[in-house]
Formats: sequence, structure tokens, C-alpha cells
Amino acid sequence: MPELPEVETVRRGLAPAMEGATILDMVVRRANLRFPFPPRFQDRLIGQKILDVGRRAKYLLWHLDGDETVIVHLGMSGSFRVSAINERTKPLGAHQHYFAQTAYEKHDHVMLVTKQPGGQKFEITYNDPRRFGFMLMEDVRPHPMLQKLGVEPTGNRLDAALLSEIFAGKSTPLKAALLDQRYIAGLGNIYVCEALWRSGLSPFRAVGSLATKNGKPSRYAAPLADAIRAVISEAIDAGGSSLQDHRQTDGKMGYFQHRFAVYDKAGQACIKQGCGGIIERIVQSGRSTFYCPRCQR
DNA sequence: AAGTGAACCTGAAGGC
DNA sequence: TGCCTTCAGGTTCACT
Repeated sequence: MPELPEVETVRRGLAPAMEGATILDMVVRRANLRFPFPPRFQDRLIGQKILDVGRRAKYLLWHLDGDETVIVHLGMSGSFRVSAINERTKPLGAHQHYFAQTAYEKHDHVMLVTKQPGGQKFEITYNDPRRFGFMLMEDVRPHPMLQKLGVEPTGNRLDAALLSEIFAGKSTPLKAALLDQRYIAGLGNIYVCEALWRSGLSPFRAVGSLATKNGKPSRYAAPLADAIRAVISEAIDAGGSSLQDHRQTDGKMGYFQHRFAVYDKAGQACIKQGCGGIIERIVQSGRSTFYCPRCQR
């Protein structure tokens, strides 16, 4: 499912149920996702207060009171559901009784019950059919998983100068380079395709062409930086993109998928004014690329 | 170094 | 109805 805008949407959905709340109880229903769960995972979380829910690229960061951080990645199919617990209709008693009456859905792997200082309780469920996601504790900081990440696409650092700097002299195709989290962290297949279309650049173009011979930004750098920032911001505002089963944490759909220009549009007319091209699907390093061969050069 | 393909895993969709 | 193939929002690893 999730690229940066979807993960940010999840973060915003988790925040009201987690930030400032205490973890009352937790159930982990299998030994591993993509990686084994951390040793004594429940013991280290139950009773802890969550200070805030952060995000770095596609990683969620649960900053705990006890100076530990939980790192969560949603992989391809991970999602969270959050629901307020109404104790009138679902009396809790001792909280461990709560899960006994919970109806698990298929692929629900982790469940948490949190309680805000005001008393409101929440049930938070992690579901992940393909299990490419994971949950880790950040024992070493920064966690090795986060050390190699490049700049955030929405931060102030992503501009024409930075693109020309990090890509100068390289011959990698733009498509592959933009998917590489070591350069820009958070883009995935959808938003790379969309950003390239918006900037009129071919997915085959060598990234080195974003820099001139003396290392300054070429005329292609600023349009790409602007397109990346715009498409990510707009997608976040739209609550992400809902393909297949992706939902926001409250069950609502994101709606950015209605604004795709090229992603999954093979055979359709390019919507750029006066272009007249037909969107093509090709494969680059094992991933689908959707682009307009006419206006993306 | 850079590029490709496979691997991890399940489910949906399409062809026959 | 079922069976088979292909594909999917990510990342890492093994190979040329």
C-alpha cells in the first residue's frame, strides 16, 4: 500500500489514539512479520506512555516515555484500524478481558489498547496480509534502518540545487534513482511516476542530466523538485491514495487515486493539454513504469 | 559501481 | 466452478 502520503495519513490517524496515551494492553498473534518482533515486545510496551507518533520517510516512529522508540513499516499491505472503545456497549473490566471478546479479522497481527489521560480508550489493530511490514525497537540510535535515508520530499532541503548535487555524474535512470531511498526517502512507484509526468521528464533519462557540466542545476532540476513536492503535498492533503484495500485508520478512503495522470493508465490518452500521447506501461528494474512517451523527454 | 532478477507472502483479477 | 498465470503501494540480497 503505502508511500509517504499514505504513511503520513496513518500517522495522523494514530495520533489522537496514541499521543499522550498509555498502552494498557497488547496482543501479538504471531512470532514475526518480515522480521521477528523484538524480544519481550509486549513487556517493553505495556504500561508505557507514548509521547508522540512521528514519521521518517515511510517509517512510523512511536516515541515512548521510557526513552525507547518503536519503528513501524507497513510494507506493501500493512494498515492500522483505530476505534474508540465505548465501554457502555463493550464493558472492559480488567483490560485483559478485552481481547477475549475481540473478533479478530484475518491477518490482524498486533492489537493495542490505549487510554488517554481523560479516560478515553482506543483499540488499535495492525493488519498485514503479505507481512512485508515490521515492528522493531530502536535499540541503537539512529536505527541502522534510518541511517541511510535521504532527504524528505516535503522538507525545505529538496530543491534544484540538491537534486543536481546528489545526481551529478550518475547515469542511473530517473525512475530508479527516485525510488532509491538513499537519495530521496519516501517516494514509491506511484508518486515517482506521477512526479516524472508532471515535470515532463522521461523515466529513462539519466539523473546526471539534472546537473550541468560545472555541477549547477540544469533546466530540468527545478521542475522535477517542484513536481515531487507538489504531488506529495497534494496526496497528503487528499488522505493518500486508496488502491485495493488501503483505508485511512478510521476506515475512510484516501482519494488521491482519482487524480493520477499516468499510474495504472496504460492505453489511455495523456491528459496534458495538447499532448495527444498514449500512456504506456513498461518495466524498469522489475517495477511497472507508467509514462507518456510523447511529452516526457 | 551499477544494473537486473529473485526473494519474502497473500490475494485479486483475468484467461480458459 | 476451478485452475493457472500475472500482478500489486516495498525492501534487501545475490548475481553479472
